[in-house]
Amino acid sequence: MTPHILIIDDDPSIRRLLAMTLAFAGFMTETAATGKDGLKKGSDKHFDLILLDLGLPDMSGVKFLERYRKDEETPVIIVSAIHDELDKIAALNAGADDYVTKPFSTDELIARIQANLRRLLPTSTIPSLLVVGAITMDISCRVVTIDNISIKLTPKEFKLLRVFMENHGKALTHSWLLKTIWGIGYQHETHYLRVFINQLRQKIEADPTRPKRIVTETGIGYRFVG
Amino acid sequence: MTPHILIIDDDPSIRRLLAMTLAFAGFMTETAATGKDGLKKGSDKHFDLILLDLGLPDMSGVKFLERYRKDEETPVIIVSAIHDELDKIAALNAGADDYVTKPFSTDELIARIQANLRRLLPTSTIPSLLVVGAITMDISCRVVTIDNISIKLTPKEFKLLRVFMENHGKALTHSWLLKTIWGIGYQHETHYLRVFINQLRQKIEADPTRPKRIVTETGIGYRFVG
DNA sequence: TTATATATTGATACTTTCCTGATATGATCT
DNA sequence: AGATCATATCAGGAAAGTATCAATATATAA
Repeated sequence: MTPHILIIDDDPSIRRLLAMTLAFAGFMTETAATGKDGLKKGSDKHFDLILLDLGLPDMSGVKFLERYRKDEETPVIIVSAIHDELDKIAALNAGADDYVTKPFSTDELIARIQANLRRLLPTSTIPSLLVVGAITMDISCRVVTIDNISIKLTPKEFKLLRVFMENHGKALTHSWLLKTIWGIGYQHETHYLRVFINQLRQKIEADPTRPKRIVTETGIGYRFVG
Repeated sequence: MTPHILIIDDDPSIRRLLAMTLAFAGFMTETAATGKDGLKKGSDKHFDLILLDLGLPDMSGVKFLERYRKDEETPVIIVSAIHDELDKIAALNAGADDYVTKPFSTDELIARIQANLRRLLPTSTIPSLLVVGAITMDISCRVVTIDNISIKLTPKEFKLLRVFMENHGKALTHSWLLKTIWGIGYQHETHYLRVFINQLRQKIEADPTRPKRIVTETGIGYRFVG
C-alpha cells in the first residue's frame, strides 16, 4: 500500500520538484499552495504524512499545526529555509515530527519521510515492552537491557529514556523534553537536560564521547536513533 | 457475564460512537459527560473498566484518578489526543492502566479493553506453592522455607512476601504494595513498608545489610529478584 | 486476666538522586 | 582564523528518599 503524502508549499517550482521526487520514490502525492488549502485537503482525505513549508503566505507553521492536529496525528515534516530557524523550533514545539532544511538532498528527504512513516506503524498501543535497536525497556517491570544485560537507571533517567524510545527517530526539542519530563514551567532549564543526557549516555552509549544513540541536534534538541 | 464499562467523555458524538462500538462488541456500557458525573456513577455501581477521555472540562485525568482510586481498583484506559502527551504521562503515573491515542481503530480499542479485563480475572488458577529461587511458599499451609529450612513469618510479613513472590522480577511501587497489603487508603504510609521490608530482610536475606532478594528501587519501590 | 506476639509510631543516621555552578570542549558564523 | 554561542563534563552540596533501632500501642492466646 503506497503512502500518501501531502505537500504544502507556495512556491510552484518547489512544489513540482517535491512532487516529482516523491513520485519517483514510490509515494502518492498531492499538493496545496496555501495553509488553508492544505487544511481543506487534509480534512477531506487521509494522508500518511505531510510536508509543510514554513513561510506560507497565509498561515504560520504553528497555526497550521494547531488547527490540523485537532483531529489528526499524521506526522508532519517541516521544510524550512535557513532563516526560518525560530519558526522551525516553534513548529517542532507545537508538535511537528521532524524537519529538513533547504537546500536538502532528496536522499535525505526520503530517508526522513520513511523514518517518520515507520514510527507510526506499530504503536499507539502501550507496548509494555519497548524495543529500539539493542535496547529493551519493560515498562511494567521497570527493567532496561542493552544486549540482554540489564542496566540501572534512576527515575528521571528512566523517564527520559522512555520518552526517547517512544519517540525514536524524531527530533525532540529541549523545551518539549523538559515539559514532558520535568513538567510545565521547566521549559528553559536546558541545563537539567544536559546533565541527564550526559548521565544517560554514560549508561547506554558504547562510547559516551561519541554518542550513536542519543544524538544532539544543535540548536534544536536531541534525537534517539535505532 | 458481560463486563460493564463506563465511558467518560465530554464530546457527545465520541460518547455515542464509543457506546455503540462497545455494545456491538458485547459490552454493557454507561456514559458520563464530566469527571464529576463519572465519579458519581462509578461510586454508585461497580464497573469492570473505565474509558477516560483526557481534557474533560471540569477535571484533569490525574485529579479523576486520584479521587477515583481512593476506593476502586477498576482498570482505567486513557483516551488521549496526540497533544495531550504531558497529561497522558501524568495520568499513567497516577495509576491509569493503559491508553489509546485518538484516532484509534475500534479493533485496537477492543483488544486493549479485553487485555485489561483479563488481567483482573479470577485468581483461582494461582498455584498454592510458590517457588522463587531457594525460597518456597506454601500458601495454604502458610509455610515458607529457604533452602528447605522453614522460617517463621508474622501475618503481614507473610502477605508481603507472598505479593513479592507472585510478582518477582517486577518493580513494585510503594503505593501499590501499600494498597495491596494494607488496603486502600494506606498508599502514603511508606514508613510501614520500610519497617516491614527491614524485618523481612532480617529473615530471608543472607546479609540483611546487603540485600540480594528484596532490592530497593529508590524513588519507586522494591523488587523481588529470583 | 496476664503474657506474648504483632503492629504502629517516633527518632535518628544514612544513602541516593537531583540540582547547581565552574570549567572545558565543540559548533557555527563572519 | 577568532569571536560567540551551544553543548559536555565534573564535582560539591541540597533535597529527597531509605534503613534501622527502640518505644508504645494493639491484638491474640493461654
